[in-house]
Amino acid sequence: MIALVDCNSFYASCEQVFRPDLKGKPVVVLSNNDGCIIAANKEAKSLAHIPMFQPVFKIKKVLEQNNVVCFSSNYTLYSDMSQRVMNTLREFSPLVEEYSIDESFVDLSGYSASRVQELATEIKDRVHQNTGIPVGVGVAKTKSLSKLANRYAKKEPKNDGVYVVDSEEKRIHLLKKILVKDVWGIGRKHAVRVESTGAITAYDFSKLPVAWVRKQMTVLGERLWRELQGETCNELVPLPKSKQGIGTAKSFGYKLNEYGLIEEACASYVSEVADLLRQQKSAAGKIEVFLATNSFSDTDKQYRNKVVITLETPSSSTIKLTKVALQALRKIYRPGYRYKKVGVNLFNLVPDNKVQFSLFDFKEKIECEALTKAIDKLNNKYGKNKVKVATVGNREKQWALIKEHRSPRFTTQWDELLTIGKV
DNA sequence: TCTGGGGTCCTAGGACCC
DNA sequence: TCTGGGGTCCTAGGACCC
Repeated sequence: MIALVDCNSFYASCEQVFRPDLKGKPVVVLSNNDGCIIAANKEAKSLAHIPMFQPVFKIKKVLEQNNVVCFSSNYTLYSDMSQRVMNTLREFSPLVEEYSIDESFVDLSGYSASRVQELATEIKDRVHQNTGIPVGVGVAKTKSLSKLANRYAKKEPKNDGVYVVDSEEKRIHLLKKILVKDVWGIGRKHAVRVESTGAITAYDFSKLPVAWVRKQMTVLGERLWRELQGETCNELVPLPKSKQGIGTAKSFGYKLNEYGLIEEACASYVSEVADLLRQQKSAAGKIEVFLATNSFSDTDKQYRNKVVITLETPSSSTIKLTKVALQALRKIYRPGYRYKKVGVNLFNLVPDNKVQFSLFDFKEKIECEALTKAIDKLNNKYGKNKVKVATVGNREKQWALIKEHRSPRFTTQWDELLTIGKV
């Protein structure tokens, strides 16, 4: 059996752990630039007109009228809380697949069938006790079924956040309770196609001819169809897959046309992704830089372009990667536009220790590596980004994301620790 | 004024090779 | 009349996920 453990409105819950005064009050978390809503607790959801991914400016009034508490996203806090949740899950099983920041598949095959029902409740309670985060638990034979079980666990109040599919009757019952459009793996487009056959529930979908499913929804649809019957097609993958690419692309807090500022943002993103690259002990063979205006604007002149540069030798050095990225940026920058976003992606990742060098590159690598190491060391000691490549500059305020409502990074920064009583 | 960001997987089609 | 067939690699686009 496989359990799918999913945190309830995770980002909002993280904020509430450190703000017990907000218990029972509506809370939402905003995306980068405080642009739109990416998480809402159940109190906020129950207020009408707070759909997810709504731009904040469109519903500002509703938020104010209902005294909804808004937080800017604080990923440092959320990733740390996520790790605490995952560590608790590992107390139950050695095989845990971290599917996303707020959910995991947990292999329960080591437990007897009769124990699973009470075990599921135990998981829910212990995560809450250890971390303060409420979770839902769905258990079934396959990943797809446990995902549906989890949904049903939360949707139906009498389940109290836990649903275990341990019989054929319960499997059928579950499938009949879930609508086609709510099935994991059926998105908007496929839902329309499936519904056009007259199917309404997941059960109806599971009764469609497999050949039709295969033709309309590719092999992914077929796997899903089989998993709903109880046949395993997606194995649990306990280790994080090493990433195929690392990238970042963020909107500026303001529209920019000054090349120097865009350059700063670009260089800063390079150092961000290069850090991640070194953490996973890889080097990148290709780097892509792209630049875009605001595609939502009806009045701004539109421009977007990208360029990919292949490095002679894969590299993980911030200095080398910055140099190449800025060459790329120079190629696509055109004056006269109001730019909204710049992005950097690293591809063709190879293990750091398998890189082949020409003699010339080798000399350069040794030099860059020593310098990069020294910088990493200083930053570890004195704080992130204290030492950086000169291009990054210090005008971050003029381009960086707007984060008006960020909460303190309670668990990862000494100077932002939660204090109790007067200091 | 203000509209997220980071991913995965699959398929089809083109270029190229023998 | 009839114009190979299989393989690889790459890219773009679609669909979905959190």
